[in-house]
Amino acid sequence: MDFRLETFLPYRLNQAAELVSQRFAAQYRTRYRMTRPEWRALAALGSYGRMTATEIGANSSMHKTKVSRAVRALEEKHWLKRSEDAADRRIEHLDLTPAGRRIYGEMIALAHEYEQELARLLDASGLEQLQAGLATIEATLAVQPARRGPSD
Amino acid sequence: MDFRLETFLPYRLNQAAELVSQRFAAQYRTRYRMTRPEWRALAALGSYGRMTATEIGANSSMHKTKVSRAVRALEEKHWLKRSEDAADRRIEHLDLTPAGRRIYGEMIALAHEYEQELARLLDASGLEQLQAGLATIEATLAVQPARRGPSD
DNA sequence: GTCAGGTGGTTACAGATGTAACTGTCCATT
DNA sequence: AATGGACAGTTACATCTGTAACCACCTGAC
Repeated sequence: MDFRLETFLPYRLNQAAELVSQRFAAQYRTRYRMTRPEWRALAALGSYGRMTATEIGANSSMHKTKVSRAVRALEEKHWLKRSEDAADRRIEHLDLTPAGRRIYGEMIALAHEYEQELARLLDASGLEQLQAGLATIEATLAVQPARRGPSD
Repeated sequence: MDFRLETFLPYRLNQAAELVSQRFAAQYRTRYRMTRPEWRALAALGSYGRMTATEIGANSSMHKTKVSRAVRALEEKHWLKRSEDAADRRIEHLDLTPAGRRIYGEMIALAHEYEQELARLLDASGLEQLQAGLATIEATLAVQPARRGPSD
């Protein structure tokens, strides 16, 4: 019976992810009324330029319905516009509008600030160890998909 | 414009947490029809014995409504029973039933297996670095609560 | 004693999410 | 041409989640 949830890796990782994410999420949530899927889609489009919804999903690991809803939300905020593809009418190309690019610019400034704050808080060694560990996980586990359930 | 979501710590941590969590969550989801909050509550009660709902929430970082629902679900599965407190009638003491303890035992066996599998996959150094990094985050950020939003 | 404020726990409601089914389109085979 | 997958994206539905309001109860100040 020597089990403690607090030291179980899946639990610990989720806790850490929440701790680190929330302070940043609070920024885009309150400043721009943006949800996390919207922020991810905005970030993808901002850093890579024109993409399709499917590409956004692949880049930021979001389910296609999440992407669909995020794209609609960004469109309603007039931060993104859709264009049809000349050759394949199933596809929609997505581009940030000038307003969208402005928000993106402000957001990445906040992101950089936050990264610096984290670097200050978690001194260099903690941060490096964390990044190294995360790299290992990504490299090792990213292969096999494993099915998803209601966020549990 | 040198921003990439894929290297942004909040995003990376969330990805890693999902990768690591899902394979384990698949176990209790399919074997016992248990959700994550239920698993956490079961784990807390299994390892610490009698607790109140508030204590479970504090121990496993769950919102009190989540705990309330998880407790009800476990109760409906007959894995847990409530008892009133002699002195304070607001409080409910929660204990696992024999059936609950049996499930708990099976679950921690699975948890240990999974930890070993992870240790194999992520060789020793990756795992150690990760644990060290997580410890730093917990120690540093666990202090200030930061408000929560709809899971974003 | 009583009353105000705080606490343990539940619930109504609205927002978010995944699954599955669907629409429209493409393309390879016939 | 016609047709049977396969693919991009949307939507209906059920489930999950947090917020806020709530109930019952406790406690300390008066």
